[in-house]
Amino acid sequence: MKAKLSDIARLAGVSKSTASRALRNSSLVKDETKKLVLETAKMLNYKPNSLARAMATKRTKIIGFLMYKKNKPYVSHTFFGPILDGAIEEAAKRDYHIIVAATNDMADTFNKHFIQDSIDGALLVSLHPEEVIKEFDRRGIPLVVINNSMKSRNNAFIEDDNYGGACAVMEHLIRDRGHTRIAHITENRDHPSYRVRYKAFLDMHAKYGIPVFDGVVLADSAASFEDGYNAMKDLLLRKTLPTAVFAATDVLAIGAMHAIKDAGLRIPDDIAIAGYDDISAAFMVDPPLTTVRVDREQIGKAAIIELMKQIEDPEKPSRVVTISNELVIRAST
Amino acid sequence: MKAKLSDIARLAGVSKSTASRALRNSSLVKDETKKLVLETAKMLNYKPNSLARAMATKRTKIIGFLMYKKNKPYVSHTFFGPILDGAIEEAAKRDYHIIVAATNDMADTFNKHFIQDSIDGALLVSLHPEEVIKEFDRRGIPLVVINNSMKSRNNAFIEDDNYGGACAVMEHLIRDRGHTRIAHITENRDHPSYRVRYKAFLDMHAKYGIPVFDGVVLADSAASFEDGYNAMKDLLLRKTLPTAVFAATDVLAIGAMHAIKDAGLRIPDDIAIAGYDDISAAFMVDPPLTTVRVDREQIGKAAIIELMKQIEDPEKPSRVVTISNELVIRAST
DNA sequence: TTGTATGCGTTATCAT
DNA sequence: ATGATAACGCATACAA
Repeated sequence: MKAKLSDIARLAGVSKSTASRALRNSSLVKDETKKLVLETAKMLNYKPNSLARAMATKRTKIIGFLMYKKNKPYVSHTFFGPILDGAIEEAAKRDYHIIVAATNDMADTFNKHFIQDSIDGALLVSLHPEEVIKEFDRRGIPLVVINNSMKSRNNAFIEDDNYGGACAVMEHLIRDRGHTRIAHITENRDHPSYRVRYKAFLDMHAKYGIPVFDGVVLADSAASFEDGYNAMKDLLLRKTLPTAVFAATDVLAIGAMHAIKDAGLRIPDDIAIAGYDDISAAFMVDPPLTTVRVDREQIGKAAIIELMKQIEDPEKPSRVVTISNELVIRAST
Repeated sequence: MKAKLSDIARLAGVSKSTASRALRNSSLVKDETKKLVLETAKMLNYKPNSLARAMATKRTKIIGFLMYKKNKPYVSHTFFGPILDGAIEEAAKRDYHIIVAATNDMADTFNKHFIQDSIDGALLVSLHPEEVIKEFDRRGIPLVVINNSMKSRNNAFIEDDNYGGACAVMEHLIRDRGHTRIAHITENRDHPSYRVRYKAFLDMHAKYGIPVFDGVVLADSAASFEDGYNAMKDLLLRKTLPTAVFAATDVLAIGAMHAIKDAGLRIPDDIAIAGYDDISAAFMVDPPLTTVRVDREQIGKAAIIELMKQIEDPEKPSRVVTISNELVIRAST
């Protein structure tokens, strides 16, 4: 039988309240009594029941990791997995647990029974609609929103420096490598991250006084390997070919690499190519891909740190944390 | 203010007990009363408090996804992520939630407060030591163990068909492609999965009457890209070269591919190569890699299904579920 | 410094 | 078919 507080109290000859206080090291308890209670607890291998404690304190020490997504991949998504890893690690340090859930429906999000009333806070990844964020706000649930441009009052926002990363790629292509005809393969530009990368693409042309090459290709919103392949095939039909390609994601870039090779062209001699994300495949392809490393684990850690601040002081104003990126130059450029 | 059961009861003019029963559609409640209660509940947007319910029923509807790992990657591991995805999806169908945790310490595993007493069951992935499994058993916590050869009384075990998958690779190399000098690059063979793949490697030689080529190379237990690269470099120093390589994982295989190319040899003309796992990079490398596709999501789903059976009937005997694999032939062989 | 009594929001037991 | 009350295991306001 599992020992409970009343067992400890009885054996130690004190009241439940005293036992409870002693176990949480309250200064109200005499050292001697404290010691006695602690020893008794250890003897019985006592562990407080977390449900009961949560009931009494209104704190579960659970946080929700919520992905707004209809289909898989959920955590095996190249972006979300490492974020969750960082969050798990950082949360564990504070004795917090993480519940993972995926929904793509607002009502559903809040009907999930444990999210309903049993999380101390939430991490929102992927593009949750604004109403969801508002609803968390309304319910007073501490919230950290990751890579989403929407702001609201009492949340923290974590984002990586998309603009800076994309600028670094462009400056590398233009300044270090001297390219002047640069194509851009991107996903649906409605997504804030891709929109920002695209803006950097344009801005760097302006900064260096280079006319924008007529080679911006939109892949399907899936942004799959095939999308990258097909986009590049299109580009290769142009009268004037680009000398470099900046793809908005590594997957698109790698698809494009295959198209370039299939056309009998060499990378980077004929066409250089750079991606974005530094997925694990990036250094496994041939040639290894120049890309922007986004420290996703750091995003997850920062998110937990900010969430903890919110939980401790819900009145604190909203904060934006930007995680810096790193240009990783490999043989593809 | 959130409505609670007593609010519903008061407004509907019934007792808490009746309200509680009506909400759970008990046959003890008159239809008329039931309707009244339900309407009141809907009006107040009532949602039962899951903590209180869990307290009373001794069921949290939470299951633990436990990884026995000291360091990251946790869920971003190519193997664990998709398993978790499958588990999330399957659990959601049943209104179950998943808490993810990583530990590499037995005491720690059971001290995590929410695992302690607030999960209805657990999924164990990666190599948890036998004592951990025993301890779950002792505590009577329903358990499903994934890809671990250890058996115990009342658990289910899910594993993919490592032996069958590895045999398929070998038969492809031997029978379809006529190779007779096949090297094997593997990880630490103490790991059950790798041991089984190695056994298949040997068995298929026996089956086809081929002497085993002197080219079994053990990578470091990290089984990284570099390990694969270095293992292949070693192989390339031999007097007699293999005509094919079976690597125990795709990552090792891809590392080896780079070594082969660096040596100026062609794949598959000079040396063919096959991997195992079908990681996302497998079809992105050049040439695309022949490998064994392990349906990891299916493993996660099957694990939840088996766990639910255990939760519903803890007396049910242990079961072993084997998920079949698929040989994916690409241009590397 | 310690103890008593009450609350947290349900479900379960036992009456009626 | 319904209601009163206990129980779940802990924390805390109040009393002593």
